[in-house]
Amino acid sequence: MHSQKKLSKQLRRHGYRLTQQRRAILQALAQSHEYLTSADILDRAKALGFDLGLTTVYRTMDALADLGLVKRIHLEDGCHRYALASQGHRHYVVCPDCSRTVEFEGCDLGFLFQQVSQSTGFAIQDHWLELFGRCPQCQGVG
Amino acid sequence: MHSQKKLSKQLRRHGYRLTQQRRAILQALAQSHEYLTSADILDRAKALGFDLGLTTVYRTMDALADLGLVKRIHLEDGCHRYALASQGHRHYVVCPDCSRTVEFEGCDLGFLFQQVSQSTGFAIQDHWLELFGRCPQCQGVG
DNA sequence: TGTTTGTTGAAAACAATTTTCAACTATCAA
DNA sequence: TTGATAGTTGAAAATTGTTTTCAACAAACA
Ligand SMILES: [Mn+2]
Ligand SMILES: [Mn+2]
Ligand SMILES: [Zn+2]
Ligand SMILES: [Zn+2]
Repeated sequence: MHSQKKLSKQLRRHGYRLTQQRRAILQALAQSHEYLTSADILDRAKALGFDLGLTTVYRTMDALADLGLVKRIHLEDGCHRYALASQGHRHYVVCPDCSRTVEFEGCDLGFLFQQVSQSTGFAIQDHWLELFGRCPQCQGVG
Repeated sequence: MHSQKKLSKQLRRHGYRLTQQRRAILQALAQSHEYLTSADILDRAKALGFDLGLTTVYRTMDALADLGLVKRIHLEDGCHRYALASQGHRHYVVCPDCSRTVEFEGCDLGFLFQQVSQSTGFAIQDHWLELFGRCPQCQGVG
């Protein structure tokens, strides 16, 4: 888990200014272990006593995603959620009922990429792997 | 490749009426081997001499996707493209520059699903695996 | 403490998709 | 063949997530 201080330094290192709004967003993200929509992040940052707008949340999430400091997940309806990125390469299981999201690792697709690259001629640059399934709570098991 | 007749039967079998508009859409899809947006499908169906609206394309693609007769791919910006579903389980490589899409198979994630299911408690129902990379044409190799 | 230049946010614009609802038509029973 | 029935259509309006605009603002740095 990145500390807020480290994240701030990363922003500065890449030429971004450290504004009140960005502090607010980092603080809101740091306090939540769930994946949040931009609107969620706005709400939480405001609840923390900061004043900022939704536009700024979008812009900041773009910046943080570009730097790899947050992970963005893609939902069925096309909208996004974000959480601070943890170490290493991870993927996600998303509950279609409640959007609860859990990370997993240990997925090595390197061989697949090479194979696809060879058979299609496409120069593989990126990938999405997301699993969907009902979480324990929504199964009534939790 | 499903023939248009088979697709029509599938629709009827599931209680859908076989309208001119749906015929138009099936015909447009059958003629293209690319993944098309809803607007693309509308254009092609019209070019075939039919008259229909975009709303109907959306509704029809929903129905066809529910029946598994078309595959829907998810693009970075949240919009979708469709093509008639081919046999078996396939995934896609999408060119971020021109959206050209190629299928590939031979990716077995069953083991991964089981592992994730066990470690997270989520009941895996579905997954997205999409690779992104520049196509031969966009690489200037083509 | 000024100057520079990145940043902000309200409001408007966008784009894909969905909803509304009255007119229409495929289907089927008679 | 012909109604009756219930699914289907589409223009227009509404929604929704997100981006753009642009003038006011505020970090950062000398
Ligand atoms: Mn991976
Ligand atoms: Mn999608
Ligand atoms: Zn759930
Ligand atoms: Zn391309």
